[in-house]
Amino acid sequence: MSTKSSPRASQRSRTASPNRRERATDHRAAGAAAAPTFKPIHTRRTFEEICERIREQLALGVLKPGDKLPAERELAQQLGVSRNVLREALRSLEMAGVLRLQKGVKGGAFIQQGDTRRMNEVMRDMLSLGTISVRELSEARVHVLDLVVQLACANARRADLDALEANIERTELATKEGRLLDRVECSREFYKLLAASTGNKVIAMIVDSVTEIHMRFVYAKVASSGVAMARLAEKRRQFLAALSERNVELASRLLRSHLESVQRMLEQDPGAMSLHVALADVQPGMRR
Amino acid sequence: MSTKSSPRASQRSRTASPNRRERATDHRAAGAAAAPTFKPIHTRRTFEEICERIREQLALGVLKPGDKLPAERELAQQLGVSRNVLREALRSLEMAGVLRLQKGVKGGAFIQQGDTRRMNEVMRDMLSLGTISVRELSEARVHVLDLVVQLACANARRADLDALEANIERTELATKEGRLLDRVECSREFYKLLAASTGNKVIAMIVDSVTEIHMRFVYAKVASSGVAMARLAEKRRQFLAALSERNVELASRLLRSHLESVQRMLEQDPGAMSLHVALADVQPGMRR
DNA sequence: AATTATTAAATGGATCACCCATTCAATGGA
DNA sequence: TCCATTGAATGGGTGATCCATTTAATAATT
Repeated sequence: MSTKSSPRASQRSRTASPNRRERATDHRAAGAAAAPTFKPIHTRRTFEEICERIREQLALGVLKPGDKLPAERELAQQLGVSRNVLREALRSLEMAGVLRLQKGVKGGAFIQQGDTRRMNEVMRDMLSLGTISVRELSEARVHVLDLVVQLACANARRADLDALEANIERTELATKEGRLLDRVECSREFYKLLAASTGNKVIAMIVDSVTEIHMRFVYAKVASSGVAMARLAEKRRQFLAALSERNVELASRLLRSHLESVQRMLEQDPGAMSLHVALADVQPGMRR
Repeated sequence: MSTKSSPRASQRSRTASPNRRERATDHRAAGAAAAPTFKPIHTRRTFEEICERIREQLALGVLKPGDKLPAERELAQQLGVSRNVLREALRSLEMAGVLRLQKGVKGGAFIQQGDTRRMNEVMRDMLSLGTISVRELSEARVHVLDLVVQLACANARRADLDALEANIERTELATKEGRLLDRVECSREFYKLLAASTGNKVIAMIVDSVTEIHMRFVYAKVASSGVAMARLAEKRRQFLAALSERNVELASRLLRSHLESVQRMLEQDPGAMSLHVALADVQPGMRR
């Protein structure tokens, strides 16, 4: 308690309340024309207001990635709210991938480059909450991947194909050394690279989100049963060859058939495949 | 400074730190081989831990939609954290659509049915942040809708087709009465219904998210220029007829051609079409 | 007895005033 | 010149306190 002398602007001067919405206590002179009984859905809370305010600045282009917001204490004062409630808003925006908070002097709240992994979390929550089913997810994945193959055949660049080639080599190595779980990780990466080769980040984001979940299941299956897809690298090479030749038909057929065999693998001994096992916590190697 | 007498329980009792993770400083015996210089990405904060803990319960099925979490004061005590930081976590989960907080006795934090609109927000943020471009979004939308037509032809039920029919009637009415912006709202609904008719909520969610953004542009365009797509309802009827006959080729062709003409409409006088105008705030009629 | 006010308790919403740990630039000594 | 020290700024976190809303129990009224 050394700084008892803190020159804290101690007045506070009762400026705290004025910014509160004045409750509009429904003194509706209600008489006259029967104002039909509709109330606003629910009173807007300050943190929502703050989030929206910041998102607005973002949409307007006033705030751009890399920019820094004022320090918490200062921003709170500017907005006329307490630091705690401001932090609730910042937290939400941070979880949304919009901000990154950094400690220390020269720290602060920085606008982020968008984090595409956020969609993964949406999918995961929807699955956890039972809003979507594993079946729907798998089905969507098959269809979207089919689309990806088309686009990749049309748009994949040399660098994309090289990256896929390198990935296959890692897969071969992992297979040779018996590192099954690493191989699953390679698969995850394979689809990520494939998605990226479409040249469309929206598509890529979508594919990544459904693939991330799918791979959790594969991971859980492999980890628990020790089974592994046979001739994986070989199949990948065939697929990549078709892709390189821009042979949509063949590439599409190969991938679809592979997906089906993976699906069969997952579905044998279905009792072991629990949604909870696959979703619960972050597996090693799946870390962000 | 009236309350100088505050009997603040100043002991603080040093119970604050024990719940912190002890950094897990990667003492992994790392197989002797030169542990390369990697540090944990950043220290885990309590609110993240809390969020994860709750999500874990969700994934495990311990918590289900409709369930209520303990009251803030109690839960904070159970977790050994302050109420403030617990609230940061709850806020984040609320924004994520996982929880809903309700005031009053008998209030509390209730697990929600998943809110599929959350993906819209992700897309919006990605666009605001410049992570994805409007072009990518439009392109993805065209491709995904093509897929939707295939699936809808295969899976649409009578009820789905009826809903689309009803939507077209509303569109006709809006056209007749010159309510152009309402007609845009009808369009948004049309695609929502179309997406739903695939029978796959994952696909539907994806389509909704890209369509929601797209419709903001259309809305802004119509609102500012007063132009309107000609023969809209007529085209919709043709499309619906093809869909009803499960004629994928025709339906696909009709939709694609329509999308192209909309695109042309949006692109004329491009100067007026600002990303910011379209994204900033919620337009009337687009309210959730 | 039925209905209507009133009250009280529980709960989320918000604020204040702190303290701590981290970070980094400025400072100062070797 | 280089390295250690210091100190201020900043996010992370705490605990006490008050407010507003909601609901059930209770009392008052008809």
